[in-house]
Amino acid sequence: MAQLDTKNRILNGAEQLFAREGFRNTSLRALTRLAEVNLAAVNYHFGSKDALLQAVIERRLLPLNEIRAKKIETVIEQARQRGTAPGADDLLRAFIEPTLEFRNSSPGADDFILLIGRSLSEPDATVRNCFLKLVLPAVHLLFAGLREALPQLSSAVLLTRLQFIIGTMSHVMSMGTLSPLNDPTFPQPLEQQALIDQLMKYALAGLEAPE
Amino acid sequence: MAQLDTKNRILNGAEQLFAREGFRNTSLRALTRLAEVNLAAVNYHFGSKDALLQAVIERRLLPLNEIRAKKIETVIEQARQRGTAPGADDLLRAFIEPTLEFRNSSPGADDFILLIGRSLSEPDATVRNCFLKLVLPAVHLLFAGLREALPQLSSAVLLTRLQFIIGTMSHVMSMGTLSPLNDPTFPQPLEQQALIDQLMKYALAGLEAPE
DNA sequence: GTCTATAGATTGATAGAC
DNA sequence: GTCTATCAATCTATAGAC
Repeated sequence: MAQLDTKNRILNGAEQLFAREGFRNTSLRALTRLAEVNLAAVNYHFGSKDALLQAVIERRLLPLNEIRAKKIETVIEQARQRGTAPGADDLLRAFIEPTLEFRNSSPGADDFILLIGRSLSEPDATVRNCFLKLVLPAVHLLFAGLREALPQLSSAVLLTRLQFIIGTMSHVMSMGTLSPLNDPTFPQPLEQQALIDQLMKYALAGLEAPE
Repeated sequence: MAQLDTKNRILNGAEQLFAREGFRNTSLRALTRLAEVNLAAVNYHFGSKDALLQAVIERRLLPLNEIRAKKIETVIEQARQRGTAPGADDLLRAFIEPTLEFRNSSPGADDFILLIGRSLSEPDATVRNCFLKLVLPAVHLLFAGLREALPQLSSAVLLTRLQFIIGTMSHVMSMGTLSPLNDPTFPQPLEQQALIDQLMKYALAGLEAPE
């Protein structure tokens, strides 16, 4: 029991520091101090700092992928039963909404969203690949659904637009609801649900623009 | 003359390594080895690693900002002479096109675009602020122009959408023309000009979507 | 301006006592 | 499982010869 406590305290501390300070910029000393565990505990429980990163990402991303996959598959399945193509808006929402709402799902989830929002533009290949490997299947599924929803778009253009959407999402995730342009002359940023609504409108309009 | 050569060799090497490996993950040893200068030369010519980063960013970003500012101001000025509001598409193009075309403007510029594409989601505040400080005036100018172009949008929504666009741009810049989803089952990514055209269409549609 | 040599601090990982 | 102590490798920065 003390074992599980230690493991989880390390995972929680790592999630926070990896997200806020970066993976390479987080020392095991700073981490074990925050988690209030012994320095040697990280290597005892996880083997290495790299393996710890993988555990941090998997702990949250595997469940999130389950949720997204189930929602997307439901949209596709229901369309199939109606004998129509799935709606691009329903597909997009099935991918975007659970991701951004995940931020408020439990303590520390906001740090996790920050971490994966930063992962795609991470220079360190260890971090980037660890995240990409786990997220690709979900993107494949979404791409396949959108292919049916928007048959008028060429595959190359659809993929490009999906990339744009992923870029927008990454940015929103790595910025929180905060403005990166934190300047008093700018208006206040939107809060969570309004932000999701705006992102949906924005992404859908861009996705459905004539080619 | 040997002095200028050393300074520029350091700047070029730093640009490449900071972009590809990350700022904190680039050691002065690796940098001076690549640039074929002495280890002590960095501190002699720039004072510190942080100051070198600032020099790397300023060298390219100040000229790029000049170009963007001039283009945006021209769009606004011409609209004023016509007695109409500036077009959102012209304003967007004045900001997006020079930025992405900058990649092919000179050797090493592709690394610079990668570097600033990654800057916004950089966990290290030194890097992020160094970039933000220089890019904010250009964003302010664009925002002011769009405010006139799209008076039907509230300030908060317009700012949010502008953030989305910046997120999309960051993503495109940090991915190059390559697919982050580099998987043989995906179609080939678009090349440069087609990518810019698609980004323009996508961003404009999202920006002009009904609120 | 360029170099060698090194100070001084920090890192990930581990050996071995308990 | 947890701890202390420490290794070996890294880092930025600088002093001082040339």
